[in-house]
Amino acid sequence: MGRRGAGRNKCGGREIKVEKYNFSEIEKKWQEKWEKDGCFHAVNGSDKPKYYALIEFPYPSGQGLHVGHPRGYTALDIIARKRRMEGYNVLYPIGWDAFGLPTENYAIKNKIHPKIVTKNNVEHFKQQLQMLGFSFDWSREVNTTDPEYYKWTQWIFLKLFEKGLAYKQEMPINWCTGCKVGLSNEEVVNGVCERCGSEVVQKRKSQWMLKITEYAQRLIDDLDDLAYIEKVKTQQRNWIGRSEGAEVKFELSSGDDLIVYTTRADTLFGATYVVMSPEHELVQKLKPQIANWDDVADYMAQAAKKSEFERTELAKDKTGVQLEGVYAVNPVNGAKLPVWISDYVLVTYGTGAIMAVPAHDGRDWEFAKKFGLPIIEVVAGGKNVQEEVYADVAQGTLVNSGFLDGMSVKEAIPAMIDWLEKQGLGKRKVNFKLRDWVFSRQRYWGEPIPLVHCDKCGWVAIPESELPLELPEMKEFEPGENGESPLAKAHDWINTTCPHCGGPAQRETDTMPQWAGSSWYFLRYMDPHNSDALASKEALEYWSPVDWYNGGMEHTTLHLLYSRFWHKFLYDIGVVPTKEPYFKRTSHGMILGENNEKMSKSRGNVVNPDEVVNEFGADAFRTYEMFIGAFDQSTPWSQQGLRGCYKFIERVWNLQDMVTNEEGYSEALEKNVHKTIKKVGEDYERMKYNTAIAAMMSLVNDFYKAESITKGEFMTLITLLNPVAPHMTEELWERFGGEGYLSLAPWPSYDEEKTHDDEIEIVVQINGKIRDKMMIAAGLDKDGTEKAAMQSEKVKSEINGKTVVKVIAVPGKLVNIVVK
RNA sequence: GCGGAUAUGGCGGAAUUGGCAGACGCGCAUGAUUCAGGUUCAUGUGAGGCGACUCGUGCAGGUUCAAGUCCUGUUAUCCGCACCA
Repeated sequence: MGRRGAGRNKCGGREIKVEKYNFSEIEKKWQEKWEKDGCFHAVNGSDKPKYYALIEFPYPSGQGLHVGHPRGYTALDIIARKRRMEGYNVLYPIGWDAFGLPTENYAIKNKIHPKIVTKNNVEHFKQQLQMLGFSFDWSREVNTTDPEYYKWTQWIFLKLFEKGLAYKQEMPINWCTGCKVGLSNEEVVNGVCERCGSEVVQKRKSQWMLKITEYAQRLIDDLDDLAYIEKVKTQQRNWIGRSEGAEVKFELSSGDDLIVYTTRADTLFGATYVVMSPEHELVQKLKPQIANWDDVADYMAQAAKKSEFERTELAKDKTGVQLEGVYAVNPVNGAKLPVWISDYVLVTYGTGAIMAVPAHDGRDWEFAKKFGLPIIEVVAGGKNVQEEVYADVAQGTLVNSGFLDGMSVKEAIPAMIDWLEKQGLGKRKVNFKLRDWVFSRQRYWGEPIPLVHCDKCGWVAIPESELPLELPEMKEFEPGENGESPLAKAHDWINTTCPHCGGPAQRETDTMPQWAGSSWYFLRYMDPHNSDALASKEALEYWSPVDWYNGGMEHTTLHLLYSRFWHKFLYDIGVVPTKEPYFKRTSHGMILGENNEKMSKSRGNVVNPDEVVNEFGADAFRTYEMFIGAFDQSTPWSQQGLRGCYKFIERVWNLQDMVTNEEGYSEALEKNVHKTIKKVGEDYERMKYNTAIAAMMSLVNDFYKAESITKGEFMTLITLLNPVAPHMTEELWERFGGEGYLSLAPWPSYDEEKTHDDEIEIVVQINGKIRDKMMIAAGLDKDGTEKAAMQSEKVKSEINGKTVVKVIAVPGKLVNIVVK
């Protein structure tokens, strides 16, 4: 507390009788009362309609809460609180997504077990969240690192394995040549190891994969029925990236078939070379025919050093090598085309090989220009293709293309594919950008994968009765040598017997990625203490789906897609009752530092929530978080802006002196109150929190202009404000004799009639310029509005001597008179 | 390079469907209250002009009686990325 306003006893001319607003005392009082009475506990099996509001559970980092966290939490707290006031049985839960790399690295560095680190971080986070007064149901808290929780994460994995959706495949990992360990993408900075600075190369390792691609089409189709914000749907669709095209067979001089994928089959006559990715299996096979093998091998080695991320980042300048002594035959005209390898072609997409049509593809064009390859125009309509690529598919006519000549691109694509199919030279093919999910991590702090490897039986699931398979106790958490998991060193744990044949077997030492636990946590909240199932059938039936899920834009592709995939799988095997986990999904913008840059320790612009709450209180903090700007946009923090919100909270507190005993609304303020109820309610629903608060500020300003306000007016104001500033409003409710908890009191209603004014101001324009404003009766029709405008003296003098060409009257808005 | 967004006073931002640009807050100015002020209250505050007025939503065009909003082009910034053929 302290010096802010200490000693003040006057408020302008008006003396303030009420004592100074003591937020620290009042906030603590209500937080304790709410928890003691279980005000925010959701009830399973209630007759009330349910409402499930969800926020992305935090990763309890050592840095503690960031001012960005409470933005989304407050937003959905407002919705959860409003729903309770509207009579819903609300579930608004919280938990900890606690497995992960930072904890593990901290544990390695400080020789503390990650379990302890996690416990400390969770405690700190919990205390920080609790001081902000969120209406979480703390009795349902979950933690992904709790064996009772990850038992079910492992159980879901076993089901995926059982249904053939988990498989092993060789995949590249980042390999630090200095530390001799595998690294995550995050630990690779500019191609070198973040810790030791050594070169990082790609090393192949057998990894567990999940077949998310099998769900690609459904993950696109089922978006149609969901209330996600449009840009999230767009990003999901683009990430999955469905494309319709064709696979075309090119015969090589070696006799091998090279299959390429193209979405522009119409341009086949314009292909002037073909390109394989450096990893394409045919490259090795062609070795005997390749005259310049040394150059080729060299290029392949260079490409192997780069991660895919780097390849794309450094892709401005195209590189490649021709396979000398090899050529490909264009199936449509027999032309002999040179064969190249280049890392702009990815082995992971399509067939790992393309036909290059430089005239009509920007990347091919650049490559052709650099290496002096021919450019043949087959779609007319652009400029000279030697000077500029022409890739417009909406216009253009096929030329130099035999039977396609004269067709549009739209006609030519299916015509060419039909022809290829008839000749047996190609076929229609749908491709997705989406790739299968690499599910293995060579790390300690994750869920153990509950499989064993038996020389006789192969990979075998452990029996469900042995779940959870707990992490072995270890003292060293460093990654193992040769890119192995730290668990490879836990020899006692690894060696076991095969559940199938009883022979000797070894446990899988890789663990699951952090995404695993967060792919289903919202289900556990429905029935968090169930030891027989991830949640009971009844609980799943009652609470599914999540009604409103809010989180960061950075999770709109990976986490959101992974959890939708798992949910669809669980639906398929009859575990959950809905096809989709979340009905509505929204995203909030980032909160930046005062200097408009991302908040970070190194930039020194971090705002500590504890300090904010100590100085201004949770209510002012919450109010500012919502008032700071448009919810879905990133916006800089401002200490001054925060002070403005603190002032608003205090102004509401000081209104106490002005409140009379009268119930109901006074004639002077009635319309204003009704309008505000409508505006605030609607704005909360649309996540326009900043304008909702602005409307309440305006109402408070009007209250101050009045001599006094009725108790009815005051109680309505604090009810509207309660979801944003729950502590102070709850205190005021009690002081003025409100019944029970304000947090559970009914949401105010308004009379639509009373939100309309009797008289409104309209604007009179002449040739689009404002010339006059006037008050007219509300509800006046077009003719009446026009007549009223014509009465204006200003208008009369302005149009005097001119010809009125046209008059546009918009009832309730304006009249525009066009004169000549 | 691809995908997604954003651009409005000194600052954060507002403006259902095209219809008074700048609500609300900050900051600033003036005045009042106060022993005092990092307090509170009141009034004012886009720019230019004495003024009637004129100009003004990244930039350049266009559509319209009317454009921050719609269309075409363009620039800058931010986020994501797997050069997606």
